[in-house]
Order: sequence, then structure tokens, then C-alpha cells
Amino acid sequence: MSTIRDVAKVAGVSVATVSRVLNNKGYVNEDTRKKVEAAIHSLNYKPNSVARSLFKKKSKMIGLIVPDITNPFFPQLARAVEDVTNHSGYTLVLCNSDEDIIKEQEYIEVLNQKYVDGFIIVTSTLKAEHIKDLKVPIVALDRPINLDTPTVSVNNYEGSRLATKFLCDTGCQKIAHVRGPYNVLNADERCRGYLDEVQDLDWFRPELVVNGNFNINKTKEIAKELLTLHPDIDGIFAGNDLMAVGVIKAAEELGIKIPEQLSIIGFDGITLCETTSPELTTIAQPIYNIGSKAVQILVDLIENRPLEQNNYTFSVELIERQSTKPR
Amino acid sequence: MSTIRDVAKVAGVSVATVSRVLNNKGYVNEDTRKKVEAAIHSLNYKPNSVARSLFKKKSKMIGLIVPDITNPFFPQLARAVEDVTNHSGYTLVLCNSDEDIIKEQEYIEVLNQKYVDGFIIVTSTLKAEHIKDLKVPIVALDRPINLDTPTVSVNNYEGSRLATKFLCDTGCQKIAHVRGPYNVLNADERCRGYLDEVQDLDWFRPELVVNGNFNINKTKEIAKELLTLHPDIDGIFAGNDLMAVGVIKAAEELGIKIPEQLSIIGFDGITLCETTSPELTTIAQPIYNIGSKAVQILVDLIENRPLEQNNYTFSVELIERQSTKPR
DNA sequence: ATGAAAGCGCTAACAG
DNA sequence: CTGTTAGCGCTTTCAT
Repeated sequence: MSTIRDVAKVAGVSVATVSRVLNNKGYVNEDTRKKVEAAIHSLNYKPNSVARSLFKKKSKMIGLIVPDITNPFFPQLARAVEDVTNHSGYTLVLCNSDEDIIKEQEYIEVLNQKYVDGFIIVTSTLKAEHIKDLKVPIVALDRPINLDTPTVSVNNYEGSRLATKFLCDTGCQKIAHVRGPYNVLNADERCRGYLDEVQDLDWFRPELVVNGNFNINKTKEIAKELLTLHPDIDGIFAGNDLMAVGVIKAAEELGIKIPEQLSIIGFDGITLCETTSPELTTIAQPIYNIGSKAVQILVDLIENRPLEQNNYTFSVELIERQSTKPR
Repeated sequence: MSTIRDVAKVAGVSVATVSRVLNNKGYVNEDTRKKVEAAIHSLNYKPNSVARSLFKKKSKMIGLIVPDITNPFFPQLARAVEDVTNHSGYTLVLCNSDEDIIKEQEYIEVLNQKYVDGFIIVTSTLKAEHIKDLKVPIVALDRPINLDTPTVSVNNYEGSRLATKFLCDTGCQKIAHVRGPYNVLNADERCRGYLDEVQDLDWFRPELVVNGNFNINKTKEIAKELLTLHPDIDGIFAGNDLMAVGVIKAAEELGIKIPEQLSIIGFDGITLCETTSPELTTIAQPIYNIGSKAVQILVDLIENRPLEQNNYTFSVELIERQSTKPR
């Protein structure tokens, strides 16, 4: 590996001049520039990014922390984030926190040491106090951290009303909700949307809301219980697609026909919806767009461009497939 | 952020001494060590890892390059790799190459600049020539790169014979194979296993092997065609689980009952197998173990411990579910 | 056992 | 327009 000194020597100039042409900064005569470029080329010189980082306290890396890389929603999201990150001239470091605040903090610590330029974080555990000492910008994705932190998410409340209304409109008479974990804001919002849509209807009972914890197997068990206890349930809105799959599994084991006897609708719009039988009707998030927007905002912040807004809320869309009756 | 100088000043010693206690290296008097540790503590000092990297040309990071993070096999693998990486005191940088040799090379280039200590690579495009200049160790995972590069994979050939034999044993009379992309070694091996098992049987025809490219939708289309052309096919071995799902979809659209009329078996053993209806019989790889072993080897290489073997081949296991007839 | 000083490869004043 | 030089924060000889 050749260094800036080697280039300077070959080009017959000083390291400062080489640095200037490298960074397109300051005056440099056209002829010397040519000489330097030739030297760079002939030596196949690449500036050492660690040395650069040490001086600049920047790294051209951004960190993405997600709670569970094995939930297909996050690879799809990460894919979008990676794309835009690369196109913006940065490198993505993808970290999996297991929703564990210790791991989250360790990753933040390590990456911070490495001078990452910013973070995109999906978290329900990290609070304002945990990030207040960070000198680099942060964008909260999917779930807000606090009001000060720029946030990109979708309209979970509207989406869940849409889902619930759709079940009503297609003839469901008793609709249950399998919600995600408490204190995960999107799960709470989706639950609130469901409640606001149905809680004044005469068939409504609080027992129709159960917690599936964003987990297939947990949901399968709890849905079996629910459907056994209330055999007249004919519609279930699951707080995410993973849990909707759990509901399908439960119905299957109980010999309940979908959608004839039971309609199911999920939330997220991951590709998994198309692999189940029946394929899953869902409220689809614009996954690529939210990932992409989060990076754009972060890069704007890193490069000191002012933000137009602090919060971006995307809208969701109902995608009708086979797990619900046609409208 | 305090520096080693601040610590030295507070402790009343030189930076060299601080460095010595930091690294547990060289002689340092017990009392001075205490003083230094106290200073470190009181300043909440953390050594700057970029400065350290610059000097040592190491970074305590390892890079993992996978071809497609949205194929659920890779998140599961990445999860294992991340786990062991962290436990070994390293940080994982997860990169998605889209099977694109340009992106692979860019990632290698960038990470190399950042002094990553080693790479774990899953690739079918990268060849020996592309990595020969790398000074850091590399481990090939899932797919070999060349004979010199330590490789961790599974016995694809045996696994596919096992799958094919199982279809025969459960009464299938005409078995087709949906293979993965050409020149992806595991796809080639799985195809070879199938062929060696059936090509001498009288019903065998070369047209029974079709290419699904490791892709659900591609497979669905091609399987519909195949099953229409050869309605007497009663067993399909798919080269991975994703393609097996494509086959399920195709059968569904054609009104073919699984497993009564058609048995399907996949390969990989990803969790997706349990979300389909019927659930998918598959040849399961020990995903966690292969990821884990790859890291162990890489870390041994990085830390100059000799390798016991250059190649680790794990065995696979048949998991019977609902997409095949019981034995 | 400890300290002074050189240097990892780069950038940015500052001087000329 | 170009060169000299002082760091960025750390590790490691080499003296003492």
C-alpha cells in the first residue's frame, strides 16, 4: 500500500498538494494536478480512510440498528437503507440488537468510537437519556424515540382502522385483534386504531384483544385459545404479518376455513405474505420508501443541510389477497 | 472525550505507562497501575479505536458479505455469525452484495481500507484472482471460492441424495428437480445428488430438471409449466426452501393436492418452512453451527492460531413435515 | 519500571 | 499556487 508520501515523491510535489488534489480543495495548478493524478494512478494509490477518520473524526459509515434481523420486515428495510447509503457515498454497518438495550448500547458505543457519522435506529427500549450524549445525528425509524429525534414511520393508527373497517365491510361480525408487545409504539397505535373502530359496537369485548408479541408461535398458541373460547370470531386483525401467519396456523389446526369462516388481515406487507396459503391480505408499508427517507434525512443532517420536517409519516395501503373475503 | 494524555496527566505518569496498563503489556508497578486505573475511571476514558487502528492496522471488525439479505437463509446465518463475532470481541459489518461482483469488490475495497481484520464471504462470483491481493484472512461460507481458502459448508451432495431417496421411499414414481442457478456450487451439487439417485431409473428424463434460480416467482412459473407438461410427476425436490415454496404455489394454482398427489421437499431448513401450508419437509442445514464455525476459523486465522483443517463440511438432516407422505 | 520521542497516514493552518 | 509543519490519539522502541 502506497501512502500520500509516495505519491508526493513520484509527482515531485509536497504531500499538501497531493492532499489538495485528493480533496479538490484549495488552489492547485492544472499541470501539477495532472502530474499528481498520474502518480496516483501509476501507484494505484488509495487514500487510507482510517488516517482520514482519525483527523476528521468522521468515517463515511452509518450504523443501522434493528431489533431482529430474522423478522423479514427488517432485511427488507435494511436492503433499502443499504441501497441509499451506498448511493450517498457511505458504508452501512448493520447491527442486530435482539431488542436488548445492552446490545444496543454496546453497538452505539463501539460504532461511536469508530467515528460513524450517524445512526438509524429501530428501537423500543432506547430512550432519550441513552442517546443524549451522542454527538452525531440519529434518525428513529419505524418507532419514535422522542420528540427531538427526527422520525420516519407510517400511519399505524390509520392503517389499523383501515384494516378493521375492511373486515367489517366484508361482512365480519366479530373481529378480534392480536396485538404486538406493549410499549412498542406501533403495536400500541395499531391496537388503538382497532379499538376506536370497534369498541362501541355491541359485539365488542375486551377479551377480543390478545397479545401475540410479534411472534409466530406465541400467536399460534394464543389464537388457538382465542378461537376455541370464542368460536364465533369471524375476523382477526393481526398487528403484523408474522402474527397473521400464526393465526393462519392456528385456524388450520382447528380446521377453520380461511376466508370462508375466518378472515385474517396482517400489517407490514412483507414478502412472506405471498408465500402462505392462503396468501395474506395486509396493510402494506412502503418499506423501501421509509428506509430510503431515513437515510436521506440522516445524510442531510450529517452534511449540515437543514431538515424540512422533523417527522415523516408515510401512508399505508391495503393489499387484498386470499385471507379475506372479497369486497 | 478524554485522551490518553488526559489520563496520563491526571495519573501523573507518561502516556507510555498508560498505554502499558491499557494493553497489559510490559512492566508496570502495581501502585502506578492503580493510579492509572483510577484516572481512567474518573475520566471515563475509552481508548480511541480509530487511532489504535491507524497504528496497528487492525480494527477488531470483521466483514460478512452475503448475496441476498432478503433470502431468509442469510439473516439466520448472519445472526449466528454476529453472535459469535461479538463473543469473540469483534464487531460485525454485514454487507449485501446482490450477487453483484462489483458490489462485492467495492465492499472488500472499502472494508479493507478500514483495516477490517478478516472476511467471511458467501459468493459464487468472486474467484481466487479477486481476493489474491488481500492481506487479511478470508473464510468462504456456504460456497467454496478455491481450494486455498478455508471453507465451511454442508454436504449438499449427500443431502440431495437423501431428499431424493426419501421421495422414492415414500412412494413417488416420477420425481422432478427444480435446481438453483448454474455455477453456484451448492446448486450444482444438489442437482448432481438428485441425478446420481435417479438417472438410471426407467422413468427418468432430462426434462425433469428445470432451473428455478433460487427464486420463488421464477420457480412458480416454471413449476406450473413442468407440472402441466408432465402431469404424472408426483414428487419434486427443490434445490432450496424458497423454490419449494414456489412449487407449492404452482401446485395450488393447478389444484394439485400436497402431499396426496405431489410430494415436495426443500433444502436449507429456514424458518419459512414452518409458515407455509402445508409445512415444508426439508433437508435442514445446521445454520447456526456453520455460521459459528466460520467465525471461529476466521478468528483463529486472525489471531494466528493454526487451523486444524482447511475445510469443514457439516451434515444435513431430513426434517419431515406435511409436504411429503409419511414414511 | 518509566519516560521521551518517533511515527501510523492524513489534513489544514500558515507562510511564502 | 505550493511547501512546511503541527497535530488527530495511540503504540512502541530505545534510553535511563
